[in-house]
Amino acid sequence: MTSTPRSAQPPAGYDPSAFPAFAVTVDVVILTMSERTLQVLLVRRGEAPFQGMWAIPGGFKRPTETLDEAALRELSEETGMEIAAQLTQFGAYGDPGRDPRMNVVTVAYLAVVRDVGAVVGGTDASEAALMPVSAVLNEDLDLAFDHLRIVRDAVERIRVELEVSGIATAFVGPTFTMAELRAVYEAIWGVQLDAANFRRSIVAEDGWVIPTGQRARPGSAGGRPAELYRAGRAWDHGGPIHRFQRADGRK
Amino acid sequence: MTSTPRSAQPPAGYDPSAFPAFAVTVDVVILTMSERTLQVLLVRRGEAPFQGMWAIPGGFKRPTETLDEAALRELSEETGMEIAAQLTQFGAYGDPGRDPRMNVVTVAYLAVVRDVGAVVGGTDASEAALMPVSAVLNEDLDLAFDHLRIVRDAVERIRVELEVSGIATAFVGPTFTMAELRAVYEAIWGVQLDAANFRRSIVAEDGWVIPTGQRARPGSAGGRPAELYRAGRAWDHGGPIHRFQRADGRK
DNA sequence: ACGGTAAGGGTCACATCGACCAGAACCACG
DNA sequence: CGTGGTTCTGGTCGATGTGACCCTTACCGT
Repeated sequence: MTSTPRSAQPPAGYDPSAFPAFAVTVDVVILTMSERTLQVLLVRRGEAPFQGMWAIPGGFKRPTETLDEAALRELSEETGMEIAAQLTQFGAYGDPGRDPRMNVVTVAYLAVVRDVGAVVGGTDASEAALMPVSAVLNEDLDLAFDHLRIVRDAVERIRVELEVSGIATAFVGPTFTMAELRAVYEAIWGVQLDAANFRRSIVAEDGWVIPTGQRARPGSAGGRPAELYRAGRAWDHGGPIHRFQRADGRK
Repeated sequence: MTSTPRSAQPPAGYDPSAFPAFAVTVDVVILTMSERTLQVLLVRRGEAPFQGMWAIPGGFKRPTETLDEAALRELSEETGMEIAAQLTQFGAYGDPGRDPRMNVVTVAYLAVVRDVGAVVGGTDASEAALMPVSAVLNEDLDLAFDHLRIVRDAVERIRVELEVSGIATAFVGPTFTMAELRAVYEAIWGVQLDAANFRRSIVAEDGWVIPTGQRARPGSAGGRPAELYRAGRAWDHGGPIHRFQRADGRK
């Protein structure tokens, strides 16, 4: 912060060049659900360093924009989405040497979008693709810079966010079934939730979801048609679904 | 970050000076409990801008250190504490114009310490003091830069952290009574907790606190002497004390 | 000795949660 | 057209945890 530079030698008149200069970038971890799996949007780097490797999208912050605006710009450049939807800052990374070229501090954002499948590739030359988060965490593919760590932190964040906020609805469409919403929790937490109990918990918290009165067509496997809901007001304090079962060692 | 600078004109050879330079600082919101009240450590600025105003301590990040190291350095410069104790990053701030001199992005850390009262002033020339957090939030005193916002975010963070981690023990001494620990929760959340139920919840989660077998001397008001505990292993997932009473409108 | 005060421990009603079961509503076969 | 399979919805029940309240214990001051 710009607060008192204590231990300052001869401050007096401010000489910005007297302080170490950094490049500041904004990186966005874009998460989405595809095929019942949590996926992350990656781009293939066109230039050195780490040329040809996968990385999360990002870019330099401009002096005239806020960090949030920079993140939103990156998101829309990459996916074409304008909606501010879910875009939350979750960390800053500035280890020395994390960028071999210069001193770079990056501020990382987490974006939750629904189905960017079609949008991917709408960007310019660079190659972009959705990758299963599990592949990244298992290090089946290497990411540029310290992006593995950033994705790891993002995933940990979304796991917590899922419990304390209503972010789950950002993964699904404007209308959705209970099964779709439940799949979000199951995929991100890696658990199995009882359909009946899940449903009860969700509808009990009134205002969370709003029944539309319509029904979804069952899949080819058959089954009773599910009711369609749309997201209610944002979840503020504490969602109704909890991560850890009480089946643990709590006395 | 530092990922593909898309929309790059003629990248090819990297020219760092082609990208906007920022100063990067680290600010630390140092919280402590004093007189049953949550307090924040502030320093009075010696130079322009905002000369004479209160601010949270901070300073420029050096290219050779990580952000965490810079925060730890600032903390120890200010309080003399070496312990990494509780020092967590919680946000980055980079609005244009937040520092009138130049483009500055700051990374904010939250530190929880116990009783820095004596230490304050051990630093160099600058004036430092503990202020009640409520005074800052009520804007009874103005803070430099966007430090009001930063403190606000820090307080919101500590409120959440208190519920999901074992950070409460960082506020109290190496040994403490249940009443002291309970006072932390009550001050930070602004609630009243039942002493008996609180005690049960804490000791039920085994490993959270460890009885020392010793007893504290009662205050001058009398009363049964309280047992002394020390902190157990760090709380990992979900503390035993919850913020909102179920007495709300949950159907 | 006695009242005041605070900590520790018990009890009980009640809400919640997870496991399980049953019915409803659809599909795909034969 | 009927039958079995599948999925969603709703019900029940026992276990568990929580909050409110009371009582006992153990110290202080006078």
